Amino acid sequence: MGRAPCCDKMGLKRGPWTSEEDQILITFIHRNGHGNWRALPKQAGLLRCGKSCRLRWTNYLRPDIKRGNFSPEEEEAIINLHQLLGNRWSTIASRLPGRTDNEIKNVWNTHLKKRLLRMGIDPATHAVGSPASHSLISLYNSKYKDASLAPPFQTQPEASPDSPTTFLNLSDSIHDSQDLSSEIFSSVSSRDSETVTGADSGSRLDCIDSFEVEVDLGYDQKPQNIQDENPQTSILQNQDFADEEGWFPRENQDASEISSSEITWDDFSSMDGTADTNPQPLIWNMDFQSYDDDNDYWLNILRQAASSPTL
DNA sequence: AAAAAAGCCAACCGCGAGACT
DNA sequence: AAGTCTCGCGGTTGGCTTTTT
Repeated sequence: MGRAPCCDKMGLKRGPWTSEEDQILITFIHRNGHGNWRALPKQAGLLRCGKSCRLRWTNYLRPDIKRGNFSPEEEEAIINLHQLLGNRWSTIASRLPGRTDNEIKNVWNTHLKKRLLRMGIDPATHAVGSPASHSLISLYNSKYKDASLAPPFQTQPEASPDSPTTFLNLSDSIHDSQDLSSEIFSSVSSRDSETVTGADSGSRLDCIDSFEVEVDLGYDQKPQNIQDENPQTSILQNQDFADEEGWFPRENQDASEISSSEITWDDFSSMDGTADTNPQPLIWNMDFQSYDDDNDYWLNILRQAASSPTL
């Protein structure tokens, strides 16, 4: 096992490829394939090293490459995959059709990593530190600071008829598990279906201006199958649940009313088989309406915040 | 309007691993 | 068995573009 000698740079061109070079490479590969990259440039008449040709082809000229910006879904997938796989860009790319490892690496380094950092999330470990969790609480508080309506952020929200919609009760949701399957909301309370609006208040959440989440708890309904409702529906897990009478320990819930067999578990949970345990039974439906493109992303962040052990 | 800073991304570099001789 | 070759990967760079001052 030895190292390949560095290709002879004498007389070989470097730097950006011209359209003429691209065309030569495309034409040659279409006619002959690329069995031997080292020999290819000479055969094709290109003054490039084989490595450069291979890179140009795999990262740019390949016909199956998807150009253009990454969709929010793709970005979320990258974040989730990076959490599972780390900097294994080629493996991540293999799960994102049409995207190259180089492209994904660039997107991560220029956008996604910074976004997570702004959230107080360590991009290397994806651990949610207290800054992010606190930011979410700040967000909650800022929503109500001028309305004089907000119950203070509390660990066990009341469900009194007079209380307004409450926000994600993050502090009640902290637990130690690092398992992906537990990266879910622990508790949500609401009197009814309402829209919760979060606004930027100078916190670490400044990468978006605002977001809206509709929380539909459907007090009068039995828990329903998530898949029937909305593919984006999240799974809730908690020891407690509420109805108009207040909060109840989860064990009081009739298990027969809970359907978990067809829960749509997020893609990431099955990516590497580490989270293929049965999801916790559904207690409530929670519908997230896509008011903006960041919604899915925020949904994921909130999930992770709910699993933070550091709040 | 100009300069500086920041962002972006294609391309390069060096290394490890497997195939080949 | 050992040396050589090729490929693919992840990290880094450099130059162009955009934004900010």
